[in-house]
Amino acid sequence: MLTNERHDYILQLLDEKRTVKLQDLVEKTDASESTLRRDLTELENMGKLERVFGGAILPTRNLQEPSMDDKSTRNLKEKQSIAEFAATFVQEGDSVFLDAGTTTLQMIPHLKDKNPVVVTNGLPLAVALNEAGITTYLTGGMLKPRTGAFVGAGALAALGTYHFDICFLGVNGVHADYGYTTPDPEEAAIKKKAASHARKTYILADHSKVNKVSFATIMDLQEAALIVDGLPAESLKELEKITPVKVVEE
Amino acid sequence: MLTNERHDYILQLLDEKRTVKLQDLVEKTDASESTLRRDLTELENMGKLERVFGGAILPTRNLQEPSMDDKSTRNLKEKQSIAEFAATFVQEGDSVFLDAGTTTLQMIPHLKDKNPVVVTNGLPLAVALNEAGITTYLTGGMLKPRTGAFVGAGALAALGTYHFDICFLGVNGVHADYGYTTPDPEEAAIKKKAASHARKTYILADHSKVNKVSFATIMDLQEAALIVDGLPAESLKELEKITPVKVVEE
DNA sequence: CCAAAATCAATCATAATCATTCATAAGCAA
DNA sequence: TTGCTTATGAATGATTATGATTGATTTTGG
Repeated sequence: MLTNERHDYILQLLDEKRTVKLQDLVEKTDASESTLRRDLTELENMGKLERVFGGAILPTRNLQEPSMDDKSTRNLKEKQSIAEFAATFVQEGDSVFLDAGTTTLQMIPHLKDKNPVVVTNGLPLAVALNEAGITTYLTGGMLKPRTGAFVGAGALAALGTYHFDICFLGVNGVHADYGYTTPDPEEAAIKKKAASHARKTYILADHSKVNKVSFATIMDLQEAALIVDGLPAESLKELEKITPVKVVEE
Repeated sequence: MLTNERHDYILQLLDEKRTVKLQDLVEKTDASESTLRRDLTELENMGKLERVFGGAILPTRNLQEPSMDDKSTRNLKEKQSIAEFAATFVQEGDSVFLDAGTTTLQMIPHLKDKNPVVVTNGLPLAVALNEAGITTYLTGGMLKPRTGAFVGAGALAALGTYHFDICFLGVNGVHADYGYTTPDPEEAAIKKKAASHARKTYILADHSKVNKVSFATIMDLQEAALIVDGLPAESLKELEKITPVKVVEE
């Protein structure tokens, strides 16, 4: 198992359980205690978790709030510029689908003056849309703890009753060989269904997600275009073989 | 069990029951008395609880949470006691519908230890349920900006797919002659449909809403029982002619 | 008020976890 | 291949958490 894979696995487990024990990780991965200790130390330095005796817990800061440490702030800036760029594709009065996720959340301030009708499956997005005075529909369904995304049969059924002019999705990874990936199969189903009901679909990803491989569900999203920020030219070329790519203007 | 998990567990238990016994903790966790004593000492030093002989209690300052705007704090005390009383009707593992509204919102802390599955059409309720770690479903539909309630065809259709053991609704007025009233016809439709899919329905109203007449939609909710706080005896008698009434125990 | 029972603080030995070091294995460029 | 870097796993002594024991303190029930 690759270092990055382990890191993703640890963070995913942490996201679900709020706390992980080192010994559990030793059992579930094939890595040694030393290696996993190093992983935890690194992830702590990145601010992704907080080590405690015997394992690690989610950092104390609020999950909803954008994080304040250096690295995440930099990510946030990128997400914001991607989101702002993505919003320029929305026309006056469009019906829009916004996937649950932090990047799509950042689009909301830039949608206000376009009088859109927005459908989302994200709880924090519904709150933000409501505050922004935008006409909001929510899919409903089962609420996934922590991520605040609605999934399951209810959400899928609700999606079937809508049709979108434009659809924005977040992903966990984009790879020239494997395509789009996202960790949760249920969220993947939502994304796929939303895309199938849209005239045009855009995938939002910052460069840290490009060519990243991890445990994830692969999504088939043929018609979609990718929106990314600055990329090495070679990565860009490879990606363009599988999908149209829009790069954020600086 | 990690130290942090125990601490969280203790605080959670304390939040629910307002008081914990050391011996109960010894039984429920696998930790020794010594360890749990140390936990309590630490948590006390952090100001999270107050030790007493045999266990611990909530610190005195936590008893009254500050919160919210004027409207939602109006009659807050009454709403809280009504909500707490209403929650006693919920059984372990029940499927529960919670109407959008400030009174039903107050029920959420009292539902935690009953492991319910909760369906709601209220955006603030979904947020609170999520934070409380309760399994949550949301109807979805169109979001009404002012109230944070989901209404319309989408919400009604989603409601049709659920069935509830117990259903709690808020109303705008209760009148011995006119029955239940609520200002918005769309919300009235939601309430009616939810009630029709429940084995048992309770209407929550504080005394300020009794015998109030206003421009409103009259709802026919034959099977429902009314939960109110202190009332003049004559009002109570009149109401009992049209519906079963439960009065909050002081 | 007294005595029994329960709870408590303090101490100590043990077990678990930790940081550090070092040697080996794996990846990679020349 | 060789030489270099990086990732890994095992071993070490240090640190921390834990559980049992002790005698002191508080509550309880006459």
